[in-house]
Amino acid sequence: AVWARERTWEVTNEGTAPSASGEGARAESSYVLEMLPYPSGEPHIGHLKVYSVGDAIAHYHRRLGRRVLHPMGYDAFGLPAENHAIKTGVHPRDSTAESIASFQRQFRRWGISIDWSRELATCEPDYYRWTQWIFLELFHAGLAYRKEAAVKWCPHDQTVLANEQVDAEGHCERCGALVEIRQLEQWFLRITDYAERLLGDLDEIAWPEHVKTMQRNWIGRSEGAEVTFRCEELGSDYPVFTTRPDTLFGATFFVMAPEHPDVMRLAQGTEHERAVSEYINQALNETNEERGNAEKPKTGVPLGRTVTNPVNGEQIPMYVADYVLMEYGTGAIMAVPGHDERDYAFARAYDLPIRRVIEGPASAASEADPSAAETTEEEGLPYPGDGLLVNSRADFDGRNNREALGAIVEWLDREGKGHASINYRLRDWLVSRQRYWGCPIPIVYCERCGLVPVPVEELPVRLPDIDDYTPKGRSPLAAAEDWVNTTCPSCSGSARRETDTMDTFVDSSWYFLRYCDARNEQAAWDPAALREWMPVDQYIGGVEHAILHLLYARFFTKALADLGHLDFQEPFQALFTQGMVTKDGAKMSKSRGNVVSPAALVERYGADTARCYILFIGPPDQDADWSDEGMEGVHRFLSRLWRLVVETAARGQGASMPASQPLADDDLKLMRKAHWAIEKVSGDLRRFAFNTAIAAVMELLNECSRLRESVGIETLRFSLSTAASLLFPFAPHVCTDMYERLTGARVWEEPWPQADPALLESETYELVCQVNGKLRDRVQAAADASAEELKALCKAAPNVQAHLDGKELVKEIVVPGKLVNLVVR
RNA sequence: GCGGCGGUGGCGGAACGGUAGACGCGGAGGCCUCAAAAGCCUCUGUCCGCAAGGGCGUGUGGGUUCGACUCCCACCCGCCGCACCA
Repeated sequence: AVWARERTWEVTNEGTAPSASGEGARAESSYVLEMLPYPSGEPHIGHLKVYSVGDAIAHYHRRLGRRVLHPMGYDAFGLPAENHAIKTGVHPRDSTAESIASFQRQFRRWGISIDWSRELATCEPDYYRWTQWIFLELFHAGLAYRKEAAVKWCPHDQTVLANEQVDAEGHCERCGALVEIRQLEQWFLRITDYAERLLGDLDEIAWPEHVKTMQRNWIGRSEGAEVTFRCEELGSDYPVFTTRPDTLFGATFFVMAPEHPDVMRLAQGTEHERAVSEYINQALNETNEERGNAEKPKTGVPLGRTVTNPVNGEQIPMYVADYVLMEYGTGAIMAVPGHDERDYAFARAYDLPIRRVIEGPASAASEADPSAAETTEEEGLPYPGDGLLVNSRADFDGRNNREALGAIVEWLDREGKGHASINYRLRDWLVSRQRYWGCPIPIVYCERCGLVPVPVEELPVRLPDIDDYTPKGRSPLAAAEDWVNTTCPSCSGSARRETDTMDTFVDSSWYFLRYCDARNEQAAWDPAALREWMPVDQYIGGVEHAILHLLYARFFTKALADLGHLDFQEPFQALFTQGMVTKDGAKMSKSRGNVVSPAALVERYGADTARCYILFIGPPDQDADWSDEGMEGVHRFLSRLWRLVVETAARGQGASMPASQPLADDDLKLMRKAHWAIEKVSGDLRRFAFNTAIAAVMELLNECSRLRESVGIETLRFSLSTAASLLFPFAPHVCTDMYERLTGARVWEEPWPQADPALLESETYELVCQVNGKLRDRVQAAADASAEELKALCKAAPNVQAHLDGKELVKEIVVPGKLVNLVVR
């Protein structure tokens, strides 16, 4: 109630607002952000986990004296709300609003320290107005364009999907239906222009290595060459991309993807025309799942044409085969069966020549045994490894293939037959969706002017209300005639609106910018606001967004920076990815009936217990299995702490420290434990080790309990208030109460405790005594004892003597402060 | 196939190259109670031993080191991502 009334977690933009006090050192700022939730139903256990992690970090940063921006919003457009609408007739806006209300209630209940003044939902016109503005900025820069393409189409959701939304087996990420390929005109964003920078800048950010690796793999950069093969009969050139120009002399045939636009033209008039046509139809009707299987036998048909291998003038036959993919490279390949497994399999199946152009170990072996050489011409093939070039060209033969590779590309370049090239796996981002509940694309189609962007002053293009959400293969918006029919902004003639909406990933690709200046009605943001907060210092979310959201957001940031709207290149300086919470080893789901509801949990145990347990369960970046017993344990811990605090507070309140000087015995022992805990929790918070941080406070409580009768009231009060202070980022409510009972002060206004170095050390320690590396005894040693003294102590230890008996001492290792190891023979 | 991450008690998990198993759960015994719940106390890797103590123990096999859960090499298993990417 106090935090809500006093708006404790709100921060102002000092860069834009007239500064209140004028001078004075401005506190360091910190932007702590968790991925915004998709509001569907109620928050689940995964939400409890991210926001518990993020809130702990936000609190820690605040108490280190930083001004912390910690906002919240909702990724509110999207398919589930629309599918729900189709089923129930409830407007997506209503079901979404209901869900948002439920999220808001829970977040308040959990006590997450959110700056509510910056709250946003991506489905609000105040927000999507600027999503549309960004789209137009990209459009004007040539980064948003329309293109007809073979696209992924989900027959169930009746919409086009991004490559990223189709799983490895070719299923729709959302509904699981088998995806089809359709030729359609769609909107794309030119993310491929940024492939190199998206790859290179990964080195600049503090992200988990596995996330960077996933992005690198997704971008899929390959260095090689583009080489042109010419079909003389038709007079057309076919470039291919290859990472192995060193094997060009081993190319014995040429293969095109079934989708390649020239395939039918090539086969026309040949004896193979009919077979080619049948093969293409069959291939295109195959599902991705069937086609993508690398294990299945290679198939294909000849085109009845040849191309010229530019390096030796040889005429090599052309084929169409479905193992060549249209979406990678140029949709055509040179086939080198001697040094590529797939080409080899195809050559064996269709009895095509296989030529060795690199000496591998096997061929070297057959040289040693000349009798075998003749019969085993192909032995050791396909050979994908490195070696000396053979059967190539006089000036390349005998050279190492890797060393010659560059020379071959240079030679091709000089001859005008090819050039060095870099190819990426990344495709442009398909952003249009034939769905209702999304951000309208601000474009109109005019009979006279063609495609015309809606002027910025007319934004937002509002999403109209409709009655029928059922997908019919075109956007449901097309039925809203009043809305669709409009006038051309350019010629005022009649025009029709674009009826597709944007992929929801567009909405979430810039929300972190809007938080910095969420109430700005004149612009998406004031650059001064961004200068104050961006980039995000700590971003937190699930690994499931390792590729999609995180790549798109980086792309938007770079594109907007190029357009002069931002002056930084990366949105998220540091990233933390939290693991999943499972139940009995399985993902929680309604169908399994193993869902643990945060609301019920909080109802029963309170938010503090729920938050602490979810952090105590294990390292937060790893998956963790839910256990009701573990939860009880954390609840017992908080109860025990609270009871001891209440009992102690009843003996008087005060903020004073115990007299530091003649501390003795148990008082000193407990003070040391408290300062040890400060040091431990601070370090653990810096490395996201919340589980061990909470364990350290447990240890401190255990020590307080043990020594409660034998220490002074001030020592006990200090130790317990320290425990409350350290635990506050994880259990804010009970810690606030405890801290106030003990000290009368508000814990969130207190600076983070500092460990006293003097109390982190003691004058004696337990010296570990080893013989031959095995622990044999422990003795008390003075902190300042010399190496000689330590050796003597060790040798004097009774159990050490027993193991030294009658043996020759060959070496003595002394690690001051730790151990002595005596090596005997 | 390629890339990444992981493998430690009955369980979740701790351990800058230096006492393996912190902390919690579970279990055993005890105290309190008429009884229970709650709470409190002790023990709890494993084998031998009354004990003192000792042997064995961090997926497997080697190596480096006075000393390895930790570093290196080769494997096995599990999870995740990508995958006919030319």
